[in-house]
Amino acid sequence: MMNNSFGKVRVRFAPSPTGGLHLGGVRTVLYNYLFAKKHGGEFILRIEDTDQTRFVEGAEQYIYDCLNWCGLEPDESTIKPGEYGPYRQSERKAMYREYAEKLIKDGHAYYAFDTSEELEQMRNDFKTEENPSPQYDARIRARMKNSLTISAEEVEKLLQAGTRHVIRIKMPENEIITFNDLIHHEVSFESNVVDDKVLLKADGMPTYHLAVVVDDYLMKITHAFRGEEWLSSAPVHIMLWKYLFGLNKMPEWAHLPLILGPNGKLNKRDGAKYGFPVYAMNWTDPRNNEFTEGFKEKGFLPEAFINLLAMLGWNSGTEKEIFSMEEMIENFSIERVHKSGAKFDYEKAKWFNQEWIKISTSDYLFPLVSELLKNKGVDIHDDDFLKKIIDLVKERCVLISDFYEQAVYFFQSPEKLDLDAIKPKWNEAKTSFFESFCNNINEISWTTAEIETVFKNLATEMNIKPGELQLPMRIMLVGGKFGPAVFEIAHLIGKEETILRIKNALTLLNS
RNA sequence: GCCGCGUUGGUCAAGAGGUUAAGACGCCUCCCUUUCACGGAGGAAUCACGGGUUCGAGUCCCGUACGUGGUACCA
Repeated sequence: MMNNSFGKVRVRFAPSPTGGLHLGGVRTVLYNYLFAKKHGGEFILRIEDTDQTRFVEGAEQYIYDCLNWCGLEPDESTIKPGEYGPYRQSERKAMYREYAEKLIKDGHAYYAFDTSEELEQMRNDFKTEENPSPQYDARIRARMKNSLTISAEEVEKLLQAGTRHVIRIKMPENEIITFNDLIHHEVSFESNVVDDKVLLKADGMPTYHLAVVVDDYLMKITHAFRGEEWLSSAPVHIMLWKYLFGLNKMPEWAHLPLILGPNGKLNKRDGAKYGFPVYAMNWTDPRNNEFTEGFKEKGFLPEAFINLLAMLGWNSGTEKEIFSMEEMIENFSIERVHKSGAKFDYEKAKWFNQEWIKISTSDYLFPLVSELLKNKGVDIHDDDFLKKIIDLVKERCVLISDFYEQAVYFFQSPEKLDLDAIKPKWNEAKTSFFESFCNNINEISWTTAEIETVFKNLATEMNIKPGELQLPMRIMLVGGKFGPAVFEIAHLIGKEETILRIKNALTLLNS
């Protein structure tokens, strides 16, 4: 599949700037990117903004932000033009008409003057029980108003008059259209069931069908990867390639399996419903202020996000699951991408994140945790101290946001103490133990080992099992039943603070 | 409805005719730890169903069922 007749590998991701970038979109980018990098090729970002009615302010910038966060930077794009620009389809408008006209000249396309009302009428008139959605196909086109049914003079007249019209492809009859897909292998369609898709819209903009083919050709794309939702329209693209540039110039296709939600197709509603993010980053639709949560803000590391996406539909064939970008590039192969859709499992996604937090250094995690704590009003006076804390608690964090709960008590007294956990077994002896303990630790040198020794000696002396005292001590210092070793915590928060927290807890317990 | 694509445990999946059908997540049991987490040991699938082909099929073929995508002057 290293099709070197194409020369340098060039792939593209071509999103429409209409809203958030979801899991499936990012994974499409990822596979494109991995493939390009693996083969020393280039990854191009092309903005498919041919539908002006769906333009959304900020959506294009948002895509760049997401790709940037994910570490999937395009080699060529609207903000980093190469020699195949422009990279925004609306700016290439003039090019498409030329190709559409060429198709007409060669008899592979035609002008259609039907109004949307007429089309609706047609769909209604020809609707039957067996065929609820009639297509503009060989049978129907003969009964519609187009350059195939009206005279050349009349067509010319209509065009001169500036009559609104579209250009449609003329699909061949009784042909089997077959092509090879890198993932699905041979796929074929009967040309009769494919309708005469609009190629050039009345506003002069191309539809996706014309635009992909023309741009992939002009941008020298060698491998075209896209979601499986495009598979059904592939025959249109194949025909356009055949008519316009020749099948031998056509890129290799790969239709990526879909990522599914808990019940069927994954959509942004699933996220809200099941409590997991669907977009790469937070997105608020400027049209209606609808908010959709992103993986970044949820507390995912980009490494983990990319990693989990890679494994959703691809497998190296080994037992390895944690891959860095470099490792993915090295191991990726499009043949090992699965055919079937994969259901997204948030539990597994979180596991990937936890694994990545575990293997990340405190230096790497520091800015993220630092920002988190600062936003929550925690005063970080000492960076090295925070880094030490990060190393101590990171294996307890699944999301970056967990660092707040896991680390905050190192900086301030816990707001709430889970006294219910110790109250039932609380007694006078324990109170006096902790009172004595506060006195005893006053004079010692403040090391973890020393604190523990004093604690245990006193317990033995007072004939209480140290184990029965450790949980109370933990609750006093941390607030709850979690966190690293208690004596380590005491050591880190300091003698004064330790005594203060114990005494506070004591008054609460005895009131 | 029609067309396309798909179908190995709850989920992600390995498996390219002959294996006791890997592994991971989640779940459960136990060990470690008198916290939580980490770590460690263990438990739970006959491969959607039905026919073939074959000495032998999860692996090949055909049906059926189910899922999913398309069926727009949206991408």
